Amino acid sequence: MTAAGGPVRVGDRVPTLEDVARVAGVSRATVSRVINGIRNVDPQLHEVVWHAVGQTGYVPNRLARSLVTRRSGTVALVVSDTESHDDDPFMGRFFADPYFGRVVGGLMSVLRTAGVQLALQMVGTDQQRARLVGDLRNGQADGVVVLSLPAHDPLPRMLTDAGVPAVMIGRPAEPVPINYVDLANDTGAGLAADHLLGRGCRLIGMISGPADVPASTDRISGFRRTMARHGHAWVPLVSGNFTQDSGEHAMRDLLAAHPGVDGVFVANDLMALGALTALRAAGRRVPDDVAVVGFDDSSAAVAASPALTTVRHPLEDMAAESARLLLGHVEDRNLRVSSVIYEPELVVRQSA
Amino acid sequence: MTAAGGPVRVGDRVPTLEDVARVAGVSRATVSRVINGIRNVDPQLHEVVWHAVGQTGYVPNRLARSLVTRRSGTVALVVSDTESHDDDPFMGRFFADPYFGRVVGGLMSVLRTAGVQLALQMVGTDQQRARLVGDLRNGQADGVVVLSLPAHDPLPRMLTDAGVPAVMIGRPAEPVPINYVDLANDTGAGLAADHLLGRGCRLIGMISGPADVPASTDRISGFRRTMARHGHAWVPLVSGNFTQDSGEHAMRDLLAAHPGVDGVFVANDLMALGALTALRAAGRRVPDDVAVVGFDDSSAAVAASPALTTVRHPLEDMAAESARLLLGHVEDRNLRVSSVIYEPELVVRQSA
DNA sequence: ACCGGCTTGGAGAGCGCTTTCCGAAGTGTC
DNA sequence: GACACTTCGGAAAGCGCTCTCCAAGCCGGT
Repeated sequence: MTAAGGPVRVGDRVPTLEDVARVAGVSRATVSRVINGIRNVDPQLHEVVWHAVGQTGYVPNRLARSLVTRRSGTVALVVSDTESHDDDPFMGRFFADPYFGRVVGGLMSVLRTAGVQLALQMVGTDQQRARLVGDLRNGQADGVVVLSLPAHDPLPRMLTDAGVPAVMIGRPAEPVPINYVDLANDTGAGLAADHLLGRGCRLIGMISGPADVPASTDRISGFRRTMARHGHAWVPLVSGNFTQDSGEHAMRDLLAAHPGVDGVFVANDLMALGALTALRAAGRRVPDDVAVVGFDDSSAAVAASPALTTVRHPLEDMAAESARLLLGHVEDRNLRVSSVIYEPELVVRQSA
Repeated sequence: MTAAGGPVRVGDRVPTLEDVARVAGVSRATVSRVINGIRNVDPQLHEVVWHAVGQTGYVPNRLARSLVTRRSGTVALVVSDTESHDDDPFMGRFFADPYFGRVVGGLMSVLRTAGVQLALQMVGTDQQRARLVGDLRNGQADGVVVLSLPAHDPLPRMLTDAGVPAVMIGRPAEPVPINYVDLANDTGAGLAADHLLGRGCRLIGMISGPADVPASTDRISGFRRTMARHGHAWVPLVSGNFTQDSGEHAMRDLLAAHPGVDGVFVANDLMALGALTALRAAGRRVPDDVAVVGFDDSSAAVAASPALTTVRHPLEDMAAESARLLLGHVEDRNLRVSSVIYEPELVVRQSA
């Protein structure tokens, strides 16, 4: 044991466990035990070791630790890269979309307290997918949260086959035994339909998202089902791609095809914003001439004028739940596959 | 060399370099050389090895590799966690703010092509800071991009002292020899002042951000300077905290104190949105009664109605440049410290 | 005194990889 | 045909850590 005192330098190297052991006058094993809080260490030695840690400024090397423990203390967030061609028409939009940030915020709220890091991964090609799964099997991350994948992406199946703890946000397009957290999109769309019908709209259209993502198809089918139940066997539908521009275009098209439309359900708030712009340009007042209901209750909904009546999508909560679910499966590898479905609710503001 | 053929299983283990070597009938060293594209390997062996890689489904273990190469192929994105108390009043907002997403998008556009991963880190306490620097020194990440730090955060200095490659987005509040990429915030604010003055506004106010972040103070000083140069030695100023709500409040206050205000420069688009709401509530028409200029040119600017005249903040480009700068410094440790300043430009829309 | 059972700390193997060092071939020159 | 010189592949030493052994010490019971 060295005299209590100032910092101990070990050259310009980063101090290692070995250095701490030398300073404390014990073996590496003992230092390791102390650091990891394993019992069976004499309280006095315990103190000596911690003191040496302080003196040397030792920080455990996570890489080395992970190599042997097979635990990295990291989870990966995987986002799809398929739609991003060359210089990023899609990607820029995807990250800037509040969707991404809300998910990250929700995940971090849980991971942070668990001392787990988040690593961002973009996956597009088969090679990248194989690489990702390989990295995961190698223990680079303890688990993975999968976000926003195109419909027939083989990744979910690959992950389950590899036995990697995984959770999807939004259900997989094809039935795969994978954990997921989702919103009852169909119910939410039904809420919108009910509200529009309830306020007396006669000709109600819908602006949907792309046809190949489950969240989008569920909103379509839920909307249609409820409309049909109220005698509207058919509803005018135009599809966009969840961007503001596409919403504006879609609304213009809808207006052109059905000038008498007096209510519209738009499958997300961003497109609803675009729809609002198109309606204003066409001289229609909202909600007097045309009532508009959005989806997501994102920050855009309150920013809009008139403020959007919309379906609340508790994305942060869902992301947080995904993180918890994932952490559970990391802890206990043979927990059974489960899914959590959130119920949406209608937030009535001014647009409908 | 085994016969050409199907996959080779190695039990339920993940295949290692050793397995590949055995299958290929060579030594680990040779496989390593082939994988890493080091010359001096007989082309024929080369082929045999790659074939074995394919058969075994081998994916190099990055952890093990990093441990010896001292290169992780990862950069960390550090965001401040100081303002987040318990259950996240701040954090949720921060991540949902387009600012965060735009930065991530910009970073990824560069990192992705370089095959570098991004790991998210939140830092609030001294302990977390020390841990982060330690992890970095241990080679957990090759470098770090620092985002949105409170004014007197010691992190920048700690990073330079530790000799860790680092780039800040937004200049440090105190002079620290650290790389950074920033926007000429003062010039941008001057642009806004010029525009407002140019369209004939007589009583021009400003809604600023918090007083302790450089981006905010620079906008204030730039605005004041230009106003003073045109004979307005003093301008009414109310501060917010960059959120939509705070902008609404600030605008109300400004209106109450100076009912005759006919122009206002708001230090970011989100607050400008709030200001628009307050103005509408007060019965003022924009831009006829009050002209509004925002800052950022975020998606909120086009979403607003009337669409915001604003100062373009090329955040994606800046983030991409940060990534490039960082990668350069990772490559060559003794590149000299440098900074890149982007020039903003005014985007004229309807609000002014 | 002796022995079984307990606690405690050290020695050392090994996680999967890179890389230095060397010896064994292959190539050219006089 | 002997020599230096080059090219190539293998053996083995680590990178920093954890964790399984195992030995040493200590207790009370006989």
